[in-house]
Amino acid sequence: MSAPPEKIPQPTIERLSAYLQCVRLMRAQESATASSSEIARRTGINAAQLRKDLSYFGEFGTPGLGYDLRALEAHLSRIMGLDVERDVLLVGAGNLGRALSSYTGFGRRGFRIVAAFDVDEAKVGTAMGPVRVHHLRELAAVNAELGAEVGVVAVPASAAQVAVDALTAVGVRAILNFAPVTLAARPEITVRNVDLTSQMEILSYYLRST
Amino acid sequence: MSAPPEKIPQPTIERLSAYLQCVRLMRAQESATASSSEIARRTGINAAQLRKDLSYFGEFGTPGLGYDLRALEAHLSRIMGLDVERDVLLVGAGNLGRALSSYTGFGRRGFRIVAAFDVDEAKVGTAMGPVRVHHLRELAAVNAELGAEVGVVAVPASAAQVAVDALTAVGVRAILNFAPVTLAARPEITVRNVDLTSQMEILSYYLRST
DNA sequence: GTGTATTTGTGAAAAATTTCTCTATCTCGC
DNA sequence: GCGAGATAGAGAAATTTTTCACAAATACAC
Repeated sequence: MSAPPEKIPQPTIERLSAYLQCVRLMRAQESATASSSEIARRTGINAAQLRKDLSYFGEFGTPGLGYDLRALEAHLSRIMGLDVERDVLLVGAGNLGRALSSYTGFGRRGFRIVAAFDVDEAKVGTAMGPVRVHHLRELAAVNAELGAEVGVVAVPASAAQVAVDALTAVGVRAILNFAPVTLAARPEITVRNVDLTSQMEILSYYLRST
Repeated sequence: MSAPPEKIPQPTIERLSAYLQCVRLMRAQESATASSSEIARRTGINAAQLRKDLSYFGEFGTPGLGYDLRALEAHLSRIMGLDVERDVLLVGAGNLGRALSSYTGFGRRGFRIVAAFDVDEAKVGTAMGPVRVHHLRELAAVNAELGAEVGVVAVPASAAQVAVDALTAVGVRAILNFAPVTLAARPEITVRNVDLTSQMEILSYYLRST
């Protein structure tokens, strides 16, 4: 019943988040149920795809009616592991780190930035959003108490691998990397890259044939 | 010769940017040539994949030797349309918008933020990074002169569709969207979503079975 | 020059993912 | 309750993407 996930396609996981976002929005707009085709229309994802994606985890819909949005949100949240709060360590107190530490979107979804780190002594001790900046060398000591398992890397490319190594050494298992480099990490560590320059370059490709 | 691209797989385009990043790095490290397997090792992408990806656009390697990194960088840059400077319009002067306007990574790759916009009168007229913040209603007037074709949306979800509509109305053809919503746009407009919360949720999925 | 070791480019095979299609199921109005 | 209409779930087909494997081409040592 609680869907023991076998082998779930990677693209499916990435879409689940989009479904969840859509479901939250529709709920906020006072809808109680929605059909797969309605969610498909709103997310731009094929309806059969949505049904197949969900079917990996169980049966959540009702023929003739569609999906109960409240229940679907709960299911998706549980599937994604969003039913627990996650503490997050932020490495990098530059412009991007500052923006991320003030970003309320994370907190609203159960991700709480609990500490920030940098190697720049001038930044150590300053406040950044709701947290104080520690020196990176204090990472182990700080996380010994916190036990956070999620890290965000918002440092220059040249410092990113050091940051990743430091995070993984203190027990972090999942990392969101904003540095424009391919990082090395043990296979059991999940790293997701959010490379803004790369995204721009991809956009550029679609503009090229001007 | 200049590789008339037929039908290029979407995943290929996204990898090209990774190859380019790797090539730039190796060049900075004084390498002159590299084999597909060396680039593969560094990017974590399969060597056959790399060769196949490149083969869509031409023949850039030398059997027995590998790829000349200088030439490959030039080819990849041209393929991605990075051989021209692009002006970028930024909508949203909040924390994220501020961080993006100060981000030097874009400029280094030929993306120049030329104007910023917001609907908050308190922000209009202030400086943000190298540009001044205009009211969103001035978008048409400002871009009539600039003619920018790339937009960045860094506004709350509730304002994102308005921002996109405004941008597309003034001729923008490619948009980098940071708002956590699925946006509607004509099919000839390229929209790439960089949804930080979604990325966190995907990370969360891989942490769930704790 | 010649021979051996590399490495590319690519057709074919394999794997993964998406889409189609249809059946069983459920809703809802009457 | 009954029947018409709607929709989920899922096997099968289609499509897309990745990987394999090898011939052809080149480099480089001697």
